[in-house]
Amino acid sequence: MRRTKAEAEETRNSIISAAELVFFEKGVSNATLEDVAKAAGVTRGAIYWHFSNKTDLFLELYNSVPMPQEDMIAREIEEPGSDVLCYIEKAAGDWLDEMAGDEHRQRILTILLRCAYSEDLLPVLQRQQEVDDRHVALLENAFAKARSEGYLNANWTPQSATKALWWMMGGLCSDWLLFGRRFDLVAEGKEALRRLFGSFRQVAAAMDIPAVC
Amino acid sequence: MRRTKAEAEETRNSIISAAELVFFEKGVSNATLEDVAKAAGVTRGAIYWHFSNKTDLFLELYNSVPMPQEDMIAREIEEPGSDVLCYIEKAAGDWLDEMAGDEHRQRILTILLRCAYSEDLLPVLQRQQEVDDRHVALLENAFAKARSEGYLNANWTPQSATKALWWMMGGLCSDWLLFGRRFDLVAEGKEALRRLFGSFRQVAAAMDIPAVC
DNA sequence: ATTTTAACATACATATCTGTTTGTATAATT
DNA sequence: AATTATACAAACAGATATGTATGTTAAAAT
Repeated sequence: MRRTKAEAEETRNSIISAAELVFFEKGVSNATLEDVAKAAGVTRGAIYWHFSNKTDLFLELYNSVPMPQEDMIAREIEEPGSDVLCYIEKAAGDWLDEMAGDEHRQRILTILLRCAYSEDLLPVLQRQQEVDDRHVALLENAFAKARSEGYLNANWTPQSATKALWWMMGGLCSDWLLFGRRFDLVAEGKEALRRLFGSFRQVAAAMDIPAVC
Repeated sequence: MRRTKAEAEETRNSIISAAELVFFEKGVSNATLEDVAKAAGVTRGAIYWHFSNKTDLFLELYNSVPMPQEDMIAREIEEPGSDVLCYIEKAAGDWLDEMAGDEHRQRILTILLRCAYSEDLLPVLQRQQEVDDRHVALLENAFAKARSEGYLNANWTPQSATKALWWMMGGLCSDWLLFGRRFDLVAEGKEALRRLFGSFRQVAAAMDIPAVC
């Protein structure tokens, strides 16, 4: 029974939504298109009409999620004068807020973290990696500005601060996403951020770090 | 053709070794037992003789890898008097050394990070999580001792220092393992550790961290 | 020296999952 | 109003993975 164009778009969206849930629950490679179809209340015929195969569906699912505004940090680097570290910390905190509030992004990131990289969905992972690389580059620029304006203390370089922040955020989110969200992401995350940025800012009494203990 | 007991043990081990490689390359759920058998130079018959199914094989693979000596930190907490933070930092650095040098553990951890948690291999993930929890508890004890002996500065609590270290190590290793080992884990990891522990030790000039910027 | 049994290889039966094809009802087009 | 193309459902065919059953050989056991 032929549907109107709007209705067809609806079923397409419902398929994508169902795929998100099913992929999240069973993993991409364990999930079958029959599972997705059942969850969407259609048959596999509908899926094959709108998408060419499972990989394509996964790609479209990935594309359907509006990914974080990367220019947030970029814009705030332009902002002249005021303490850049505060902006970076705020940006990181905002990221946590968004993550905690957006179940779609939680599921998508969980799926991406868990999915074994088979060759077919390699483009997705590569794209994700490019996004990450741009983020890191932006952070380094921001920290470099902080350094040049005297906000970053001598114990840290822009690169090392970037990595420390990046890895802490990554570990934090992985821990939260992969292990059943057992703690308050925003509260604990922001506390960790406050302490880490405290050590970025803090004027050291003893400037030199001993290489060995 | 019936083999001697030692030979049978050999083929069992070769199956496990092959499974490690195949699971690592294709992901657990994408890998077929035929793949594993071919990689091990046997038929599926041998696999079904030694293991009951793929999940069991994966579990035995996980068990076959001697997991890190957890008591390392524990023992070093007992060591009285000297700077506990140095011991923790050294323990973390040693962990990185071992990880970088042990390809088995690299593959196992990569597999664990990537495998979608289907119900059957949930016991493995739970056990891994228990190991993690014990590690965290040990770290907290160690940092508490550091705090009580005056080595941990006022900006950090034992809990927050534990989490910062834990998440940084987790993010570091995930980044390295999942994204093709694009950097020098030991060098960059230890540098990050040195800076982070520097901020643990560092006597703050301004003791209070501003809540808002 | 037989017999038994362990350690597999081989063959088979079954169950999915996939991709395609065909059918069909209805919206859109003319 | 008749035709056409769309948006699917249903049926089909092929491949693939799994688990089991059976066969086979040589090591142990008797």
